[in-house]
Amino acid sequence: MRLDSHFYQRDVLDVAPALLGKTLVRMFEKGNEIRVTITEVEAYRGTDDLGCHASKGLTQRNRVMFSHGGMVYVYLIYGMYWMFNVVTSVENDPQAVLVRGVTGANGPGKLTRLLAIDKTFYGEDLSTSNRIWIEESGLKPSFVTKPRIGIDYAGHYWSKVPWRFIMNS
DNA sequence: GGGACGATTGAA
DNA sequence: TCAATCGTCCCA
Repeated sequence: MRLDSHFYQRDVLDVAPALLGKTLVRMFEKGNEIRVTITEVEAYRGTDDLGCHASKGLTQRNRVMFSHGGMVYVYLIYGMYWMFNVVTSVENDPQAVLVRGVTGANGPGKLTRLLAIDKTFYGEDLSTSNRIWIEESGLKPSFVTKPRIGIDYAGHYWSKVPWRFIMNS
């Protein structure tokens, strides 16, 4: 069963670990689909979080983070990789979950390539989209937490907050 | 208008 | 350890 908008409209620190074990579905034309399990995520939480894009205020790139939970935030990194994020919380509380790993693809750049996710998914609504959504799986996996990756610039505190959630396999 | 850099990856 | 590769952001 598809997760509805209420699932996403909670604090990112609740939604991020809750996404572990859920099924990410990518539907293509002709009815072909790819179904994977989310195995690793990171939480980015509001304007105070110096690792979060929203810490620089509202910009053209991050504006969807200021929308309500359930929207897709996609952006290009290093000129060649699309990052897939799920917006959480309510309007004007910019939070998002970066999906870093799924079954069959470890790494945020690799999973978007596997699932053919690009800039055209920016602003897509996971509760209504006919080409991407997330489903309940019944799994309640245990997990470990670690500091987030690749944000050393965020300073001693924010670069070490254990907001990376990794499912135990 | 220009320059520095990034929530990465894969090869050397 | 390091190059690939380009949109975004910040300063002028």
